[in-house]
Formats: sequence, C-alpha cells, structure tokens
Amino acid sequence: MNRYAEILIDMISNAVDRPFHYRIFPEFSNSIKPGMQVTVPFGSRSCQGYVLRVLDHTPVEKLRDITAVVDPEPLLTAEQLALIHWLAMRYYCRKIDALHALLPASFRRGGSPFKVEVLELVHQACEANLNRAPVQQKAVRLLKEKGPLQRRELIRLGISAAVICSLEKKNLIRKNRVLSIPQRRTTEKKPTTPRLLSEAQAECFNRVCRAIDNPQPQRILLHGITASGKTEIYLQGIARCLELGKTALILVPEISLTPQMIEHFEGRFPGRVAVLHSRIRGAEKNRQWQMILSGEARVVLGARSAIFAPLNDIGLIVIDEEHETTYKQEEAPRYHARDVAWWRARRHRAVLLLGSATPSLESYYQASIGNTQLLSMKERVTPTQLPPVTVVDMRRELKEGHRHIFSRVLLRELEGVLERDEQALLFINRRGFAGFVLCRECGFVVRCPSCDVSMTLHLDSGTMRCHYCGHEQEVPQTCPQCGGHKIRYFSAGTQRVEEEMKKLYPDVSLIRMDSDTTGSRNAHNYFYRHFREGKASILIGTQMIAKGLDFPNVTLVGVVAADTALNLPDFRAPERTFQLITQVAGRTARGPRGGKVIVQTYHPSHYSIRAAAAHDYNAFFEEEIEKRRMLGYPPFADMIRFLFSGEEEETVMAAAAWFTEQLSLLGLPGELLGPAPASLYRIKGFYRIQTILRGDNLVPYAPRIRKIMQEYHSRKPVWPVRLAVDFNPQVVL
DNA sequence: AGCACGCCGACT
DNA sequence: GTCGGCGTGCTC
Repeated sequence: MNRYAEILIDMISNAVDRPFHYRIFPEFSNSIKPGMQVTVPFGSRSCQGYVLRVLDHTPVEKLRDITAVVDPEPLLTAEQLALIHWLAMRYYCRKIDALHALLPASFRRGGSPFKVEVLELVHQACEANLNRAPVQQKAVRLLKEKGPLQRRELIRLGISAAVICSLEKKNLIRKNRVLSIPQRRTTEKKPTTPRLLSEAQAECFNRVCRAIDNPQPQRILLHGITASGKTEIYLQGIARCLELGKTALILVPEISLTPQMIEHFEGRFPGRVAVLHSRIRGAEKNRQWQMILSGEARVVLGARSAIFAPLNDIGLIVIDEEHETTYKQEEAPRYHARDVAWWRARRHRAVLLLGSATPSLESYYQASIGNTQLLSMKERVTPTQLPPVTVVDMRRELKEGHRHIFSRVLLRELEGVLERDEQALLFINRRGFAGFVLCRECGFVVRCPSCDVSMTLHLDSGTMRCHYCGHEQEVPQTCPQCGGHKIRYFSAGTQRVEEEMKKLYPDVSLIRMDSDTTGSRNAHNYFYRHFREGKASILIGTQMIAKGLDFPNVTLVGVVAADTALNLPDFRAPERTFQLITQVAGRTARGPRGGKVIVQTYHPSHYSIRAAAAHDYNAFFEEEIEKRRMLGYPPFADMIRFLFSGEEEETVMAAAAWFTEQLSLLGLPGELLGPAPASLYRIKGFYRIQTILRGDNLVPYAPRIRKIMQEYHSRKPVWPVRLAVDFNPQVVL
C-alpha cells in the first residue's frame, strides 16, 4: 500500500503556508516519520521540507515523490511539532516562521550539525570480488576492521577519492550519517555551596520544592522586592530538579544575562549549564545545543528564545523578571515566552516559577483568583532599606516661578551628592516622542473618552486622534480642566538633560547612556565600568540604566519626567510607570550610605506614582485591575492587533477597511476598534493603520480569522500593503 | 520566496 | 525576425 506524507515546505511565503503532499517511495515507507527533514521537488526546483504527518490516503490527485531523507533521525520531536502548530494558531503566524524560531539555522541546513558523514560497507560487500582492484580491496578490508569511517579518514589511510568513488558506483559502500561522539569537557570544578536561606526564602523554597516533587503542571508567582534573594531560590529549585533526575530551564531578560550571571549559574552546576541567547551563534550555539541534546547539560539558562531549548523531562521553568516586555517577540512568531513556558510546563507536568518585584497585571491577577500560587518576600536579604521616594509636583514648581527641568529639590540633592563625592543616576524615558499635549499648570492630558489612552497629536491635520479607536478632536486652546493657557507638547530627552546639566555643573563629569551613545556592547560595558569605578559622578540614561545594574555608591536617583511613561498612548502606561519607578528606585540604597529617589511629575496624585513611591504593589494592583475590568482590557480580554502598512496612504486604508469589514461579518464576541492611524503613523515612509479586536475569548475564532488572512494575502497584489497580526501585543504604538 | 510563462519594445 | 523587460500566478 502506498503511503503519503504531509510536508511543510521550508520557504518563507504566505502562499506556501499550507501542507503539501508527497508520495513516499515504497522502500522508504516504514522509515519516514513525522519530524523528519526531507528533500522534495517543488515546482521547477527542489527544496527542503519537514514531514508533519504520514498518511495512508492522499487528499490530492497531483503527487510527486519525496526525493531524499536528509537524516534518518527525525529533526523535530513530537513536542516541537505540536508546539509549531500551537504557535502558528495562537500567534497567527506561518508554521515555517514558528519552525525557524525553534530550530537554529545550522540544524535546518543538512540536518543535525553533530552528525558526520561516514562511509560504510554494504552488507554483501566482499573483498574477494575485487581481485583485480587491490586498493579497493584494501579499502573494504579497512572498513571491515575499523567500522564506518569518514571520507577524510579513508584518504589518510591511503585510499584515494577516485577509489572511493568507484566503490560507491559499484554499490559496495554507501554514505551514512552518524552522531559524532562529543568529547566531554572534563570540568572538575567544585560547585559553589548553596547559600543559607533567610526565613522568608526558606519558606518560599519549601513551597517550590513541594511543587517540584508533585508532577503536575503548576504555576507559582514569586513576588519578591528587589534584592530579596530570588535567584538563590531558583538555584536551589534547580538543584532539586536535578536530584529528581529532571531538567530545568531558566529565562532571564537579555540585558541581565551578563558574564557574572552566567558564572553564578555555572559555578553552582559546573559543566551542566547550557547558555543560549541571541549573541551566541554559529559553532558556539551548536555546542550549546549539543550539550542539551546529549543530556550533558541539564540546565539551560537563556533569554527569550531559550524557551524552545530541546530539553527532555523538564521539572522546572523559571522566568525571572517575568513582567519584562523583552519576553514578547516583536516579529513573527510574536510569541510571549511566558505563554510558551506554560504550554511546555503543562506538557512536561512541570512547575512554572515566575519571579518579579513588580509582577505583570496578568500574572498577579491569575494569582489573585487562585490559578497561580502566590509567594511573597517583602524583605531584602541584606539589612538595607528600600529608599525613600519623594514625589515632586512640577505644577507647583511652575506656579512658584521655577521653570527649570530640574526641580529645586532635585538640584539640592544633586549638590549634596557632589559635595559628598557620591554618585547619582538621572533617568529619562526616551519613548516620550508620541507627542502628547499637557497642561503645565494642572497636568491635564487629553485622553480618549472611550479607550482612556492619551490622544496623539497629528501635525498634518493639527488635530488629536486616538490610535485605538480613531476618535478625533481639536487641540484645546485652553485647558479643559483648569482653564489655563500653558497647554503644550511635552518632550524631554537625554540630550536635553545632559545639556542642562552641563550648564549647571560644567566641571562635573557625567556619562550619557542611551541607544545613541552605546552603539556597541563594548561601549555599554565601558560606560558601566567607568561609572562603577567612580570616574563620573552622574549617569544620565534611558531604560537601559533602570535594570539590574549594581552601583553601591549611588545615593540618588532622579526620575526627570515620570509623565513621559505615564502618558504614552498605551493602556499599559500606568503599569509601565509603576514598574519603571520601582526598578530605578532599586538602583540606589544598595550600600551602607543609603539612598534617595526623586520623581518629578505633573501627576503627583496618580495612583501608579503614589503606589510606587510608597513601595506598595498591592495598592497599585487593586486600582489598576479595577480599571482594566471596567474598560475590558487584558487580563479580562484578549486583544489582537492587525497592523497594515504600506507606502500609499489610500491603499493602506482600503486594505484595512476591507479586512475590518470581513472581521465584522464574523460576529465576534467583542469589539472592533478602528481602523485608526497607529500612534507612530509614519515609519520610514510607511503609513501605518491598525484595527484592534478586543474580546473575552477569541481563541475559538482563530480559524475563521486565519481564513480572512489567507483571503487577504491572495488579494494582496491589489494592495501592496503588509499585514502584521499580533496576539496580545505588549506595546501598541 | 523563486521561477516559469507570457506578452510588448529595440537590437544582431 | 528574436532577445529580454518584469507583471502574474503556481508550486503536492
């Protein structure tokens, strides 16, 4: 009986994002298995493909044969195949994009890079038949004695390539791919000893252990303030997994994956840790994969994409700083590592441990309704206090005649720091370019009446628009709240702060760190060291200085304009603001001299700022979750963003309108917002228009939505307009 | 994505 | 007469 294979073609194109069917040669019929990489004829040429399923019947008439099997071992495991399917469905991406995300390129080119091609004897081969070819005879004898050999080994033994060739032609020897035995690096390093746990740590650790011992999928949220010793709990949890013969996967944000951090994990589990992140490529990446596949590495430490590490029998998955946006991939497949982690945890009956000082609303909400176990640590391990936070009301500064971007309190504190020869960090949120309009007298910002995101100023029309629903209105001449006339765009960047600082203190050495000044990683490291060694007194920077850096001599942190984060036209703006202030506050008071935090804002009474200043996560959560519930934002609904972009404004709009119309005909449970101009309306000459679908449970509608996408792509020649679909986007700009 | 097929302008 | 421009459409 003939058998057939459903093949995923390795070609990035919407047109081939569907299975193709091939006939399996009867000789192969039992050896072809799902997950194998094969060569198939496709149109006029041949290309690589992956076996998704093996079928007994063919659904199509027109069939061709599989040309060759790249490797007799399946390249993809059953778990990986299932994950590819899940990723494509959930995140509305092509299956091939999902596959590319979970396999390094080197594995796709000619199978596993750990396999070598050897020449082996065909069973019947016998040197006796080669009386008139002594060298061929010798080759056969060598292979008989030594087993399969690589081509170059045979050549070294005095067998020329021509001889090998004729043996191949006579079908006496054949090529085969076998696993080359990796030489294990003998690491006789002694593991570092686990630290003694504090009472709070021990209690959390016991709960984590209990979960690991119970082979059920479980989620735990470890809510621990900065420097409360979460890492030690991860390390001891991993040790527990290893004792049980299981493996562990640890995800950290790319930025915290420093050599020190890697050493910390390798030190505790010498020779057992594989490290994966975007900067590890080529041969090094292959080595790390080899360690995982061979079972030598039972612990994987890495950034977002390490969630796909091919570990077996996972007992624990840790996501450190789980609220970080870097866990969301911004190109296809637009997955969130936290969701993939939960998918894998369910499959492996493993524990998913999420750690953060400022948990995402989604995760904390899951804990609040009992779907996730909540563990809290409210004390720092070292006897240092969280720094006091002073909120400065910039409206009052203005009223009292002080117009400078630095408030009087901040200036006074800065002087103190300089006198005492200490260090200060000045933080500026760079993503403040979305052009919101603010009243400098009362802090009022125009927001959309139905979406509650700040309205974005459009210079072309001179009006303000909501980029979620498209609501448009005039820029008010006077402030609708206080009647004041000082209503204007708000902007402040790192350069501006640097200039002002230089004017005030021309002799003080300062460093500016943002994506402009730290083009290379070396520059980043250089500035970091420079500042740490005390060669500059003030460090001015963006996001990148908010995270993880440890400067013991920093006794002052200034948030120059908290409002840039707060007024981003994104429903997560308050959450980001709370996280940001908490994170930057964590950069000080790490030494014996303590530290202070100063937050400048036009919204001193905003709940996210007040709660951050009081180090009160719960107060923030209660307020924010209520707002999300009222407005129907995540975690109470899913959102799907359909972003259309192209060079011609009208065609982009026409495409978006057509698509939105099709969606509206589905009778979806939820609302369709838009089409509306994205808040970043033009990027590199491309107009961007989006439609947002927001609804309670959209997952069952995925097949119908995908169908519309397919139809869209088949009509695409009419509109040269790109469509990017993002399920639960983290930032909507 | 590639690549063939196809139908109109300037060349040995 | 044909060589080649790149619009359109298909690949089990």
